[in-house]
Amino acid sequence: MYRTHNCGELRKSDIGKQVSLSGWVQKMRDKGFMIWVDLRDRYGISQLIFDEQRTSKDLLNQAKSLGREFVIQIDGEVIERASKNQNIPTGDIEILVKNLTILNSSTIPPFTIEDNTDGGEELRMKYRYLDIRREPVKKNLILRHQITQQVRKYLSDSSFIEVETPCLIKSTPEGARDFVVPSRTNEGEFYALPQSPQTFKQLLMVAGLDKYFQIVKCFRDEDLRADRQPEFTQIDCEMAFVKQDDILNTFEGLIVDIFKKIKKIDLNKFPKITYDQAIEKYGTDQPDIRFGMEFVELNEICQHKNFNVFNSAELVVGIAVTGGNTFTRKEIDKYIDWIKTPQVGAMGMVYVRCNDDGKFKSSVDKFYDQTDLKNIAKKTNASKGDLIMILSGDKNTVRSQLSALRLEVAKNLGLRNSEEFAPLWVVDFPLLSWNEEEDKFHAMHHPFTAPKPDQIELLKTSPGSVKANAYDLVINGNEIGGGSIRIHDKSVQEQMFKCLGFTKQEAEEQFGFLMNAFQYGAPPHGGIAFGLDRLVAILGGSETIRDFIAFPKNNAGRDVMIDSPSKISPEQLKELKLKQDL
RNA sequence: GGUCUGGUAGUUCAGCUGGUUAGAAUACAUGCCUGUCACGCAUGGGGUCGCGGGUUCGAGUCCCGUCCAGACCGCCA
Repeated sequence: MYRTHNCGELRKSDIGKQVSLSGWVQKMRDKGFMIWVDLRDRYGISQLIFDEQRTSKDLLNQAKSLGREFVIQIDGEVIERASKNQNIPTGDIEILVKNLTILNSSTIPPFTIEDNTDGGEELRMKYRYLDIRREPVKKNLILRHQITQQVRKYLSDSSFIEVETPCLIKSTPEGARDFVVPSRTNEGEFYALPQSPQTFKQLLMVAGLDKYFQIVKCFRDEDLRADRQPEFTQIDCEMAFVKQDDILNTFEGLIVDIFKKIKKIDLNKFPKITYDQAIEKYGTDQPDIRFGMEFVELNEICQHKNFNVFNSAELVVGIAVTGGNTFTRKEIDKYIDWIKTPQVGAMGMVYVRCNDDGKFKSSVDKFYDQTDLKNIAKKTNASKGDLIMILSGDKNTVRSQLSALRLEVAKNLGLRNSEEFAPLWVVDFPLLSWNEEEDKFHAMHHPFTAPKPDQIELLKTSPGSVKANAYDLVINGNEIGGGSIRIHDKSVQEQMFKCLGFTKQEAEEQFGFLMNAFQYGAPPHGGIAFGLDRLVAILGGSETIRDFIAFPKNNAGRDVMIDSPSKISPEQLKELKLKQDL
């Protein structure tokens, strides 16, 4: 028997027991007369002891030969420690070893297997199996497990059925770039990996399954970010005979349940704001509402003086930073430099200091007197000790710039606390967005999203202004989920494809199966999909999803551990009828 | 496709305005240590300064190119 107990469970009450433990050598402390070994497994650490008086010389020498990460099995007696360690659960006891078996030796690991490892990111990814031995990574994977289990339980209890949909499907031009897989049995043709099981789950609604979910891998061949991997996991859901509120209520319930069960946190009713409001107040459709600093439009107050920068701007917009007047000139200059970096791309920033004596000091005193500044302060709701930051320019550009600045300031002020959670629904997304480059409309969500019922006619006259029953769940400034009420009517779906620039033939070729299905009694339906990786990361207090994926890919989409992607043999290429140098 | 930051011992990093034999911590090895738990002490081994080119009497340091990594912009229906 390799073990009678794990390394985390022995306590004072077990003293006197003969036990067997197996695990990895975390650390050795060799005092000469005594050797302690910290034995680690998934469940914890137990201290082993070998000493001159109670241990045979051979066994002591055997213990001396151990090294870090050796896998060993021991038999021994649980004894009380002479000096206890309050920091670990097993700190009252230790195992006096009577028999030691080395199950496997280990070469010296490239980094220390400790909570605060000395290993850098790249090395940890290359030796991810060692990295996962570390408590913080292991803890993240366990958290992920708990959340998926809770999701399955909640949705199953709510009559949802988990159905698997295929991974080898059809490439379509809409949306993200597809990963493609050559078909050997169909020369010159390719499968695509799903960006999401969207059409399949809609077909399951036509099939009458009524409530579907799936925890499913999705694939998008786009560049990576800290919160984006080319393969990622969605909690994909769809329901029939529902309106928007039915979906929001159901899945708000799911999120509330997860926070309650996993984090022991009671979330309040999620606020709901429209897409337009989100853009106006926060400059983004995924606002972080853990803190204020809402946008205030200042055109009226600012555009009557001789300050041409503001006068010529489409939008003058500011935020009041509570307590921001403590920023030094140097700190403010740093923000100005920061917004001028290409990533943000602003030309400059105007600031107004709200001094404690009720006076104002701004970077544009030449153009604005105290009354003007007071009006700005009043409009932005700034009080003594605050700092108002103002940007101007083209509406869309300046909003995204100020949004970036708002987050940067909040981050530096410690307002983005990872243990605080502020979810909200953003609703009423536009159905379409205009793509300048391609000179055509794109679906904002996807081509199956239904326009609001009273706006179907608008689709013909003014498609750009049509709103959809589409919604996102945003937590702490991260898009955690999104969905919509779908089109279930063939003619509306045809109209939609037309708006997106599909010819009738193209629409038929690519999505004929769906429109065909809609002819056979498709029920009204809608759904939502959550990014599991992001959800887990947020609950784990991080925005880097890589830390919550067992074997993630690096910045360039490579798996540095198995070294993929990789070349394939000429034989494989030949078999697939793919030319090698093209 | 672009911007920024970084690449020096097994590892994490320091190395100033170019100037002697490239340092620290940690890890590793050996020895000592009668209760350690971030054990302590002593000694020791360990370097293609990412790679290629250039400037210079002299390059880890400056310049150009390139590769790799990370963050971000574009992209992500």
